[in-house]
Amino acid sequence: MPADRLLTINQFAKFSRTTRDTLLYYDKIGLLTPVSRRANNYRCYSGGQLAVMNVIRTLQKLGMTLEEIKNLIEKRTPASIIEAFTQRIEKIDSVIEERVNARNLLNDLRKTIRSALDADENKITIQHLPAEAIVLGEPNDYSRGRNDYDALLSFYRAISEKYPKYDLDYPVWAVFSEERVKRGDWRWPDRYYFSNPKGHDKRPAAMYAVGYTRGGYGQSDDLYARLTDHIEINGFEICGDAYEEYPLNEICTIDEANYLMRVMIPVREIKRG
Amino acid sequence: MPADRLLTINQFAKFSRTTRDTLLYYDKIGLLTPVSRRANNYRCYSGGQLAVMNVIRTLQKLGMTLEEIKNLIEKRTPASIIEAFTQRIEKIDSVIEERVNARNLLNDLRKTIRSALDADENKITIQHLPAEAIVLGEPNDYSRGRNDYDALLSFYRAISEKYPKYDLDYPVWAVFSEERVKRGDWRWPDRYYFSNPKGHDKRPAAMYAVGYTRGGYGQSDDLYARLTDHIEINGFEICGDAYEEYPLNEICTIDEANYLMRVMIPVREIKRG
DNA sequence: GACCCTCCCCTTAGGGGAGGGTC
DNA sequence: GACCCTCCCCTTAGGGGAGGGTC
Repeated sequence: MPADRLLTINQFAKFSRTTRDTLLYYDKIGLLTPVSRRANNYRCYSGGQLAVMNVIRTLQKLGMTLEEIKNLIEKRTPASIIEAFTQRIEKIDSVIEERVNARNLLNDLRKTIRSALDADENKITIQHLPAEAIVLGEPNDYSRGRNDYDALLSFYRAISEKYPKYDLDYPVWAVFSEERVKRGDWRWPDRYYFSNPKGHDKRPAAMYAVGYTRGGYGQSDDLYARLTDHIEINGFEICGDAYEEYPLNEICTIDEANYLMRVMIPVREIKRG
Repeated sequence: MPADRLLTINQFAKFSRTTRDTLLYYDKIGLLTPVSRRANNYRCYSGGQLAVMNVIRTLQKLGMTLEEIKNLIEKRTPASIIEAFTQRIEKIDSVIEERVNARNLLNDLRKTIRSALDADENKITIQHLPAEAIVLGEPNDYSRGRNDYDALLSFYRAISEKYPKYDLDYPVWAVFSEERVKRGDWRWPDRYYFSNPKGHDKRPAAMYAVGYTRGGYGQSDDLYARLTDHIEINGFEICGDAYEEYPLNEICTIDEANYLMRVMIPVREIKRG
């Protein structure tokens, strides 16, 4: 960089590839004050200050606030800069991880919606489904006046303890125990779960009776009835917990009546003597 | 999710895992207005509004502003959400790329500073250096009153055209042509360059005379004199352009006098008949 | 006419009060 | 005493004027 000539604010802005407004602001907060003022009060910047602008821009690009930059450059030494950079790298790594998580969430949500649009809503099928990784909550506690709000809260709390880095913004689905499904009692779910490849639990690989219906959360009685009928008529019996998911839910649907629910009930053929 | 019961603002905040302040703000901007007010003017939220909070939180996590969210959820359909998510994924990808670039820049700057702290400043060595990828600018134009500020600006402009995605915040180094070095003329550099693995140009692999000195930009006369002396005394001759870098510069050093410059001049042994 | 100056208002997503009524 | 209400001020990094002097 060159010998010291004095530059006006607009010249300095041009050579440091920034704007006049930015320089006014930096002057105001004391981050970069012109070396002097002329008699007419015009700001005078020196060529050497271009280097300082370089530092500021670089540090800002690295994600520091102007406050941090101000504190850092006032006493910068090779050692302090190395330390600050090392901390920065850690912060950036966690930001990157966060963004990658958001990307995955977007992708998963999109995939779910797309699959729902392709679903044949009216047909009940019996098919083999592979195992799927899920994040499964503990059995819900409805004792002593606790309601499903509380159950959901407990679920969120437990998961964020068990999976400290887990992204809680996945939609919540419900499990109904084999015994409750057989009794025809689906007032409230037995457990909640997230459908997520990072989960340590599994929805087991098995034959499932799979059916769909439109309607809001909990409007599943009719579908369960149709499913159990279908299972019986075709010579199957229920042999495990039911999984209830909402591929179309509040994320993409305003009217509850248009939510799309999918229920999966594991079944096996009844051996005839 | 559960049947509709009315919740106070604090209850709703608890079940939707947010704060009362946030709800007040969402009400104010019309993003989420309570379903009703009691006679005493207290806000009443419905259970179904928990789902809306879920959507808002999810979309916000995906990097949308509240304004965008408001526009999106007012008319959300599976199709519009898929489209919005697809756009979001692209944006997130570019944010991730930006953060990865920042991380690389941090790492490279840190490495340079560390290497400088290990350098033996007083010794001139003749050693083989491997080729290094660089981003090399065009020859500088100093005609018609142009100065080194202008040259630097042209360099930045040319590089951002030639490498549209290149990160311009790397420090700028200088090349002095073989001919100028031999003449002992190092007023202004012939070209600028960035030291960066993504560059399409190269500092060639060769034997180099390498020396260091302390001092600000351009304070290199003494070092060049020492280098050319050393080259001659040891039976070598200059055979290419000189590369001048500042491993310790304004980024980590306040006082110009403490900048550390490294000059590399390619040499070959003089065959003695 | 182009350049410089000093106010002053505006933006995001809330957080943190103060001052006063309500369960 | 805990909960609710409505103002009002504050934060980042500048951008966009208005109104008035200067090269």
